[in-house]
Amino acid sequence: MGERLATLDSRKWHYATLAALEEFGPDSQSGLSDRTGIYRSDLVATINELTARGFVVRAPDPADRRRNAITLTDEGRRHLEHLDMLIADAQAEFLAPLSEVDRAELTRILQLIVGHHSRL
Amino acid sequence: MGERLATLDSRKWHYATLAALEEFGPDSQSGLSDRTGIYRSDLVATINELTARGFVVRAPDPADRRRNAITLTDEGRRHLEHLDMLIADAQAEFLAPLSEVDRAELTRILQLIVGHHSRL
DNA sequence: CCAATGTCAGAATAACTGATATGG
DNA sequence: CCCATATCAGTTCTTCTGACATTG
Repeated sequence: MGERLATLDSRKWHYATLAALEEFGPDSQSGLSDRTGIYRSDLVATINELTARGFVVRAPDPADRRRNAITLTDEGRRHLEHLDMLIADAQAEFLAPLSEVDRAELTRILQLIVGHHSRL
Repeated sequence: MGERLATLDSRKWHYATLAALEEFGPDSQSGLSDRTGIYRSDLVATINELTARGFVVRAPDPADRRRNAITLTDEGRRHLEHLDMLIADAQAEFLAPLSEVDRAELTRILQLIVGHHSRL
């Protein structure tokens, strides 16, 4: 996945950030840090790069002036769609030997594991 | 797993090296590199550390003097057993929510994936 | 002469820590 | 006064590359 994302000059943190904004809407850098697992300090560079490419906008939050409100742009949404396609391709190759039933089984089992450990 | 191995001052390369020696017998560094995926250059340090702790022996190979023959010691075998226990513990925690049937399913599916990609 | 092996030095990257300035 | 946020500087760790000497 890292290699695939790199073909569009992106890395997993870029993807995680865009995906979080798409799923949960505008957020502060601190909030994005919590959602994505990326360190607050490293988010600074990630947001710098995403703003430089016009994928997100960083603006002071009027409600709490300590915060920056990070917002996904239309171009960012389009880029995210491209990344999603890359990832879908990679996943298709990776899971190639599995039947549909096997894929459903794998998903179910992995969700059991993730669910168990996120409840701690 | 990294955290667990660290409790016995070990890392995944130490484990991989010891396990490969246990499974396939004495080998050159180049051969170990192929088996474990660790770079030739990094194997040097790994073997240094394992010899310093008495877990392996490094001796010139008389049959081909470019090579070093790396051999597992009794102490190395004991250490590997301890590492195996750590890993079994970690795996038990990680897979805690899965039934026996689920575990067998997961193993089967992962083997399908690994088998498919190793045949390329 | 070319290829394989082990070794070394160092680059590139990602993950992580700590300090600081500002605002709530 | 204390806590949260964003930023910056820098450490650590791992992965990876390239060069070199020795031997087959």
